[in-house]
Amino acid sequence: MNYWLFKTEPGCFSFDDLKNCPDMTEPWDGVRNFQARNFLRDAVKAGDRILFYHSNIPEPAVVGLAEVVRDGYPDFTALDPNGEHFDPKASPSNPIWYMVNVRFLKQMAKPVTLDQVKNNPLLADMPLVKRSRLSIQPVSPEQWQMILAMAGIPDR
DNA sequence: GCCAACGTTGGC
DNA sequence: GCCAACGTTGGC
Repeated sequence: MNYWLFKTEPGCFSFDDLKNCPDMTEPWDGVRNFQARNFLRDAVKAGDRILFYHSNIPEPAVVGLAEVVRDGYPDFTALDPNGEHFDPKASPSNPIWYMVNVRFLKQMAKPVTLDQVKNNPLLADMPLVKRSRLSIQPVSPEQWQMILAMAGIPDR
C-alpha cells in the first residue's frame, strides 16, 4: 500500500464535496499535468491512502484522509468538447489523461496547515514544502505517520 | 491581485 | 533538441 497527497482548490472541489457525494466516492478527474498523470496511470492503486490537501486559500492545509478505490483508468472528461477539461489531442484509443476513484475516509478535527508542515524539519523532503505545484504527490510512510500525529489521529 | 516558479508549446 | 514565449499554479 502506498501513500499520496492530492491537492485541490476547495472552491472547485472540496473535502466536504467528497463527503457529500453518493457513496462518498468520486472520480478524481481533470488532472492535466504529465507527472501527476504518470502517478495516476501507473502507481496509484486501490487501497492506497490519500492526504486530502486544500490549496489556493488563506490557510492551505491537509484537511482529511481518503482512500483510492479504483486503479487508474482513462479520464474521459478530456474527450468532452463542452467540458472544462477538454483536450483536443485526447481520443478513445489514446486517452492521454487518467483518473482514479477516491472515497472519503476521515475528516481531521484539526487540519494540518502548510505552515505547520513547513516548520517540521522531518517533513522538509515533502514535494509540498519544496513548493512544487505537483497536484499528485507521493508520501512516505514516515511522512504519513507524522502528518497523522500532527492532526491528533491515532495511528492504527 | 501579484508574481515567482515552473510546466508546456512551438519556431527554428 | 534548444530555448524563448507563454500559460498556470498557488502562496502570500
